Amino acid sequence: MYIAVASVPSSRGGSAGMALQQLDSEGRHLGEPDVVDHDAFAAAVAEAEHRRPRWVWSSTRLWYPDLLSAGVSVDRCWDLALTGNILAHSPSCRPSPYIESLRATARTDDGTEPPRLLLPPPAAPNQHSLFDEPQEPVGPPVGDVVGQFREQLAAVSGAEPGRLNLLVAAESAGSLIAAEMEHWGLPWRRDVHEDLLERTLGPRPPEGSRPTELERLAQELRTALGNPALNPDSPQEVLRALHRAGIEVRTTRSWELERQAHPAIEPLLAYKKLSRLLTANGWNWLDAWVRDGRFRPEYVVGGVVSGRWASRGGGALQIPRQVRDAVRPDEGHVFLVADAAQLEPRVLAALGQDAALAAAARGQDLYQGIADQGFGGDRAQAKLAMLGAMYGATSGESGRLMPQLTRAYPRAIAVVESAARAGEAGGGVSSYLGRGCPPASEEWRARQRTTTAEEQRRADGAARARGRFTRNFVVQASAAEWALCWLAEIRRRLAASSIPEPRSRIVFFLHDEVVLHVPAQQAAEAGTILDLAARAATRLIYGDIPIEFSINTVTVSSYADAK
DNA sequence: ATCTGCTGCGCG
DNA sequence: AAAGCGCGCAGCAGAT
Repeated sequence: MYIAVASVPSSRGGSAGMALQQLDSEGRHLGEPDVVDHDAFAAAVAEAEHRRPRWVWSSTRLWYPDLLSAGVSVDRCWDLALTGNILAHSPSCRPSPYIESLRATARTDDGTEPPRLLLPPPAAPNQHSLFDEPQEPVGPPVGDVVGQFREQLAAVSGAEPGRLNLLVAAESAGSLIAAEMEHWGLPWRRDVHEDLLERTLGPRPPEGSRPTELERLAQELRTALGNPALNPDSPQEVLRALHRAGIEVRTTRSWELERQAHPAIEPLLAYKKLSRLLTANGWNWLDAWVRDGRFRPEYVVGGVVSGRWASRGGGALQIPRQVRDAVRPDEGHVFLVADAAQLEPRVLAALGQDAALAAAARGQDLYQGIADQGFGGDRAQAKLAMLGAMYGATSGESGRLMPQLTRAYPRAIAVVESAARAGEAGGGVSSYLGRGCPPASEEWRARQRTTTAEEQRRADGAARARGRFTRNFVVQASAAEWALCWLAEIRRRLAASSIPEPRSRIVFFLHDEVVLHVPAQQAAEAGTILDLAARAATRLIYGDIPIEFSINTVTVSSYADAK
């Protein structure tokens, strides 16, 4: 059973209340909608939730945060905006005028994206003005919500059973989890973080001046280069100064500097390292993003074309290892940090139904398995070759190892090779469950139709670039959907097992890694859930296949202690 | 003063 | 040793 929710427009243009419309499994009305006041909405949802409906709404981002603030959570939903986004690119859904209209406004691979269907402009996080009225969600009216829902149901039902509908369910579950993670926040110890900053940078300086340690390194660098006026924050200046000192580098990238032998290199590298800490995760970052012991970024479900999550604000998906020690559980709790070991190559084995690669994955360490089967036991080589195959490496050691890999795993390699060929020819590819990649942009197509030699060279370059994109897309997108199903299964099992407060919660998700915040005495149970959820995800997606997706889980009292 | 693009580096 | 995929963000540099 479904319940569609929408705001009831008022004559003044705002919202006069909320409508709850029950629907049957085909999206047909079951009776008249309940219309409730804003104040009564959360209670009405909580009441209806006892019947375990699947909530249908324009977007979880619009509706769910207020419910969570009112202490109401829901089990399942259908997020029309996210689903529309998937359907706009999916080759496996049943075509219709509605789908055509979605496609017409969908993004292409040049990165342009029209305003998202149904979504209000995103509010800047942490910038709620004191003058803002509290905003009621004002999405499309209930008729539109039900209408779009029926269109989406029809489009999904045309696909191979158990694929696109699973993807849609997982994406919507992901939207609930993202909202819950934002609501709950990631536990973050300001005092620990500040200690770390002071130990490495010195005391917090006044705005606009360098911390003492950074200033000391800057002076050391100026001395070593004989350039007392050098601004170490300017790559151009630094590059010129290095050249004058006889250090021949093309850029000031750290890996290039590391190969040079000169007294200026060490302070420069140290300066860059500390400067990065200061600007990306220094005191200003703490002020902006950590409040009441929680880091609250915004997660953007489906924000990456491959279906991975993106984030907005605070660099949530790039928390440096350097500061992870500030991530500490509440009193009486621990973190369970779990990651899917070598997720992408395992997914590739599944995509290609490659028994040899599956056999290599049988142990714990897939790369070691590959190494033992065909790379003379050299794990580093095996890993390099595999990554090269998935990313489209053409040169270097990685490129050289490719033929060896192709001989060992022809079926798996054929998957990425044919994806690359399709992309180079301007075609599209899709994940196992049916998430399609964006089509080639009009600009890209125009470039392919060129004639002059110089233009042809650039067209070929663009074609190869798109080939690398589609090559990687099939793996990355299929891995992302596995991770999403895993996450959804974890949430479901945590909810089902839940002993009274305090509950175990999902507090962080990073592509192939999940962090649970767990009351210490429930750690063992939560660990079991992580494993069972992984098995369930594999089975949901691929059915009964002889490929293992192994989970590495550690129980820690600081995020820094994971890995 | 505000924008856009580039560089560099963090994460997977 | 330093290419091949996907992101976000800060600060500089140059343009408006």
